[in-house]
Amino acid sequence: MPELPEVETIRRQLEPQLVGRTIVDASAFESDKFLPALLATGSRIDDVRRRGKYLLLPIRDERSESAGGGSELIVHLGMTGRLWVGPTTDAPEGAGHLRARWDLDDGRTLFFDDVRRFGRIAVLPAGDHASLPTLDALGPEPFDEAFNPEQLRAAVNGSTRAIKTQLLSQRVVAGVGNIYADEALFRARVHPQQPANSLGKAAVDRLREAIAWALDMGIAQGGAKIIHQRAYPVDDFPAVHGREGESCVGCGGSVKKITIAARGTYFCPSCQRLRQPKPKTPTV
DNA sequence: CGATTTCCCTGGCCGC
DNA sequence: TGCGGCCAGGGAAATC
Repeated sequence: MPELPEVETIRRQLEPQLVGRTIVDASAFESDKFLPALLATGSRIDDVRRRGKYLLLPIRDERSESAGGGSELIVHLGMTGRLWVGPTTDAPEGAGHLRARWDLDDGRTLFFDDVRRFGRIAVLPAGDHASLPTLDALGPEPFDEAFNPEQLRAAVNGSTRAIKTQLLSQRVVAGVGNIYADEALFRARVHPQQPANSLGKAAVDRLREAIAWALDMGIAQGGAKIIHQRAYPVDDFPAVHGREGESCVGCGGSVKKITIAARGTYFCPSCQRLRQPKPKTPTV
């Protein structure tokens, strides 16, 4: 379940290995989700960027060079996607579900393995994300100035949905997945089912800070998955996610699990109370 | 048109 | 030990 911190970690690993390389050959699993990988053949990788959970690799070939605009190789890891550069064209043994491979001009190969096939690959004209609606409507990066209290309040204001559902939509802020949504809401002491438009100013401010904090910590640790594999607990993180029945690190109460938007949702009912919205326009 | 539900996938886990 | 059944979950499509 790569979320923003995991994707950023992967981006940092790939960048020095891919920038400047030309893709000399490619192959892909027979599926519309992965076949676009072939379209990158013959192109040079100019950069390795990230937006939310999407990896964006600007690429260019002779044709696009003369035409002026480049393309982007876009990779989403879905639930189980893994992306790495191998020293040769031989895939290591652990790669049991290869969905795409790009052979590079230095003899190495970029592999994409994805057990559940929730991942996706696209090659599109640079900036043309119309065919990827979530990317097209992606909210600001959590560490960008554009992700500020005013923006979050405005984004949250227009919806009656549960705040967690809003966070997972990627439109309010980019890159928050199930784990970090739970952790940010816990830190901000906001109930995951609180209607988005009923959050007070203070709660919105806490939530904004908590989202940035959680994702930043995730990056610092190299991704929640890696944290999960380490001796537990590490800095009480994750504090609630995956800890049903354990005692809350804040109050000692019991962590509960519910389902929101078909996602397992962990929270502390006493630290994160559902609050009645203040009526904004008093009805006489 | 916004919100909700369904679907895509397969390894892992549970119970018998 | 083997096996059926069910769950997880990001994002897009279908449906409400």
